[in-house]
Amino acid sequence: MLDLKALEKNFDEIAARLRTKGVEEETLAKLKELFEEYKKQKRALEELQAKQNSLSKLFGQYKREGKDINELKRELEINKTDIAKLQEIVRDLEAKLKELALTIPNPPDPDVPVGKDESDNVELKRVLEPKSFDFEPKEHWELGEKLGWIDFERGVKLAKSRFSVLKKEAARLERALINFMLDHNRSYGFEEVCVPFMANSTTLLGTGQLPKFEEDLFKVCDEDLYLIPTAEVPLTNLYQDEIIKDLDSPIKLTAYTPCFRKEAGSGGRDVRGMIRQHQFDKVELVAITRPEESDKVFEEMVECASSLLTKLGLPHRHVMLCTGDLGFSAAKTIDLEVWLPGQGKYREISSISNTRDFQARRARIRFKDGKKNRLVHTLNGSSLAVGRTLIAIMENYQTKEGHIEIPKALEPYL
RNA sequence: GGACAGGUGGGUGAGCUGGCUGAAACCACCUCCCUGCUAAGGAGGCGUGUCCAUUACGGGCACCGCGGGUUCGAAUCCCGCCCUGUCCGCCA
Repeated sequence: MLDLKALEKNFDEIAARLRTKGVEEETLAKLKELFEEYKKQKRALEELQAKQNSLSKLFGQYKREGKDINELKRELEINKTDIAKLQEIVRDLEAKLKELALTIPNPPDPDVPVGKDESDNVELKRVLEPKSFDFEPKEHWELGEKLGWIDFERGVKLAKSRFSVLKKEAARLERALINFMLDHNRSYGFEEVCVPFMANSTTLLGTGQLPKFEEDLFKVCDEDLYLIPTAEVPLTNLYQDEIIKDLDSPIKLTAYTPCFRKEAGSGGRDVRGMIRQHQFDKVELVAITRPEESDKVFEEMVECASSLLTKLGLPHRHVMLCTGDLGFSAAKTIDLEVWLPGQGKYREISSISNTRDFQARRARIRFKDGKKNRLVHTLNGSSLAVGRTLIAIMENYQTKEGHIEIPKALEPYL
């Protein structure tokens, strides 16, 4: 959630930054007004409550002393109804305030390039040259079906479209990649954890998937539970509602989980193949840091994910997302895009974001800084979407005969 | 899923015949004193959020699993939900 006090103080500046993310200034003005009205009414309410408390104390005292309490009682009763009325107003204002505030995205960092959509993203650098093929490289679905590695039909039969089944070497490769990534991340100081694949609504609210993006989530019926769309959700919320005592060095976590997404808004994009599935495996990185350290850790995370691709010999590029393409919770994001020779395109395979204190405020994650409690910064990044990595290996390591070579780095894992 | 017990501050744990309890005590932790040494003793501090004040001291409100209710007043009484423990059932 954005900092309402900051909005009150630096309205113009924050409004300007949020405008680049598509938020109308009117909305923010409304929010600010609501906040001020809420504070005003809340203060009035607290005054009445203070009165009630002190008179109630008197009431007890009078009774003990055997004094007449009728008049006092009448006054208390009147005050009580006043409190109830005001309470109703304050409760209503608070609900409206929350409802609105929780749907406002995180303002972009000032150094994020301003832009409308992905066409305005800025390429930062390329790593590894795409190799040239002396034949027409195929797309992964063609390879996958020919080799019997990917069974799209039966995935659909078992569940629905956008589900698939991995077979043969692909099934083993998927598992090998997960282990390879987790080991790699551990060498970067990320502690491996194993988390639930479902989360409740409070948890989803903490990282920003709720309340605005419920239509992207699979909900468990009759339960306050959702399938996680990313391990960022459980990992970041591990510290929900906590005050971390000793945050001298950042908390760095990594986990493998499947991810579940409805892909509600994706229309007919990437219907073919395994790029966009309702369920996919991902190894995730999450860091919880002091605010001063988040920029440094952000760079580390980008480096950690990028070097994974390099180890696998996969050509890729770093792309800084522009303001318009930034996710809801992110203040800054670098995407890693891997080269897919079959498609002849770079495609997103990792996304590393600094959310600053946006999620920390929602999830109430603080740390002790001397005597004070301050909000942490939270960061998350895919240390590669596993399915897309598999695709990238298939397309980049295919031979003329239609075989797939295995990257050297993976050999110990197979 | 059924039965019973219980959910209090970092921990253990009082309070639960309603007001003097935002909460005893102990432990942990922090500061200081003493101490020539990683001990013992002594003094004090030590929940969260928010608002007001701000030169400083400070003060108000809310929070004793969550949400309602009764009452002038609730950690304390009532209702619902969630969670934990134990026993039973079921099961990887």
